[in-house]
Amino acid sequence: MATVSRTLNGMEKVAGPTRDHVLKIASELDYIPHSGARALSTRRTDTIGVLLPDLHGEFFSELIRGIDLAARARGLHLLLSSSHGDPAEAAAALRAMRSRVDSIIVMSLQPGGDFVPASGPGGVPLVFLGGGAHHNGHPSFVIDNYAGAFAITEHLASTGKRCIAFVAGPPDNIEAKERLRGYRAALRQVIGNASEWIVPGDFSEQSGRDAARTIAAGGLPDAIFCANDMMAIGCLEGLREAGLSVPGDVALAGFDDIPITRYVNPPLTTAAVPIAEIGRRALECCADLISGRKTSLKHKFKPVLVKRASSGSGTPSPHQ
Amino acid sequence: MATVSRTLNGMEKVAGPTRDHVLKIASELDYIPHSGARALSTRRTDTIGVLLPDLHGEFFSELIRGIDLAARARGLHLLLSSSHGDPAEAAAALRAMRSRVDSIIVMSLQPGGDFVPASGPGGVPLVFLGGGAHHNGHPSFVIDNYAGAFAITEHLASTGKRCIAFVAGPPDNIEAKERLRGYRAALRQVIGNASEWIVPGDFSEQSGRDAARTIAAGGLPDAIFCANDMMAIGCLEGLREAGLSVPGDVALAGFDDIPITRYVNPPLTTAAVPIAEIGRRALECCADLISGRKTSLKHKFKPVLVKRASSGSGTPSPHQ
DNA sequence: CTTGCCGATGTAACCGTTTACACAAAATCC
DNA sequence: GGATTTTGTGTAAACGGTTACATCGGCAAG
Repeated sequence: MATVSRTLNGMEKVAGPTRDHVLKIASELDYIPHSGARALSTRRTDTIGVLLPDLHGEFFSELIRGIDLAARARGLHLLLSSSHGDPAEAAAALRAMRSRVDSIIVMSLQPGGDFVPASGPGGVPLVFLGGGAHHNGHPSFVIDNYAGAFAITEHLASTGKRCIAFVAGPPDNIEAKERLRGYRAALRQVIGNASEWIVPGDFSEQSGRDAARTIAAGGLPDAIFCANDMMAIGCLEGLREAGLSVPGDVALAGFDDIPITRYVNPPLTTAAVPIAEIGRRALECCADLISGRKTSLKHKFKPVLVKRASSGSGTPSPHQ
Repeated sequence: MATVSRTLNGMEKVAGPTRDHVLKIASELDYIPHSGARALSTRRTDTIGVLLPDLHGEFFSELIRGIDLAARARGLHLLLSSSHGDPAEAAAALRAMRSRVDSIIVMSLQPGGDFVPASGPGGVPLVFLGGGAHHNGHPSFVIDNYAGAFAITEHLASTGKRCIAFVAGPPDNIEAKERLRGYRAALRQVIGNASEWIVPGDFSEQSGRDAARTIAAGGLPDAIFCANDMMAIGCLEGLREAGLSVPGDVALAGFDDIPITRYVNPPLTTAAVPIAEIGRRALECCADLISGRKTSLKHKFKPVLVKRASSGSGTPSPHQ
């Protein structure tokens, strides 16, 4: 019994013929160790939990793809759970998950401090995605929204736009707030005396369309910068309905670089976030934590400016 | 010990005060049962495995969303694994998963007969998604590709198009073959003497673009039907590059109704597949199998024709 | 021919639950 | 009021692995 276990695992101290014999029988029986029993005795599950606020859209499928890639490379399994809008529900999901995994990747919309114990529940290490703030000492992976928004605004200004409107995201969303901050800072530093023009939005396509209407009614700016791509797409439609051309009458830019941006007409200038890469790195961070390695607490990813036709730059062809 | 177990589970035969006391202590200790130990003794994991060929694109994120929705409604966890291109790798993943789950949803590109044991490995029930064929007695969920393709072709014919070209999918892909069959049948039955015009493709955007070039060079048909949406989008670009307008010079239709189709210009006529719904139903099928209920073996979903501007019908506005 | 050592294998305790069964106390019956 | 049922709680044996430790040959050294 012990010899079988040793053969199938560590391979330490098992004589050649015995080893072969065990392996032969095991394969004849199509034997597979019971993971629960193994977890019971080793206190490891070889599974990473993934907790997401939602699953809609391309952002999450990219994220999961990155995580999955890294997980399979390390022989780890993935336990997925989503739709955790409010902190209470997320906390419940965290509890339900904790005895089944060795570590958890948590993506939260709000800063996690509120529902997150300083040390993960039941001791499993936690890794945070987004949400900006510090998470009680857990490592976190965040996008440099400020820098991305700054770069977009700067780019628009560099092509001669002086009056740039900003369609904001949800007021309580940290990512949205940072993007607004980047827009403001760029206006001040690059254009100097430019005045802000901020239109409310909520990251949804519809709110982008509404914003376009509001903006068109108020006298056109030189450019519109939407805090995410979905709003930019809605805005594009709204402008078209108002009979305005992009980038002819007004330039347009978004944020995220979701795949759709390449297919709309004109293709959207945006700030590209390496979503899958972040997922991969987050999982590797989990693996490090499990094996007791130290990891840096804050990982910040700077978006890359992608110039496309909607801002009057880039290639006029939709695919560059 | 037994009383604690009874309190936390079945709630049978535990006196009021005892029950309260147990619950109080449990919450004070933030006690959570060890899922491995529980699985060991109950032989249930309350987890469903999900095996996918890939994670790229919106199709899979929708599918997972549907599965997750149903899983959380039933208190089940989800173990996800993807990127199983070839059968051998899928079989390995199946083995790795089987001791950790109560049932597995397998999405395969080829018919599963080859790598799938008649009864799931280790006895866990299997449910198949796509791949068309019979799967050794396991329930399967398939899209009625034939009917969908027939409906699209019929629709194009009904708006007066006589010459309809078809951009095919990979020759060995069952879904693709069925769509081709639907196209052919509709041509025969609806138009009668129409001759087929089949252009090769592989479901990729690029192959759609190439097809457009081929078609434009060969004298324009009245309409082009692409076997999936991504090719239709590529085709649209190819036609635009060739200076042709859709639907003015030629009508265009796709298949799947991925979200992007609403945002391209003109919006794409397509056959809508209820992806999330299929995921939900597949998970419910797993739950039924686990609890020993009988389920029907073949679930077929008929796509819904979505008429948009690319075929000259539908509203000219991109969002209907 | 002992003695000691070492490498390979066997033994048994433990991981944390569930659950059949034993048991005690309380409630019901004649 | 004793026999009998009911009700609630405790005991111990699984579940299927891992691993510290005991055991057992074989071989080298004395």
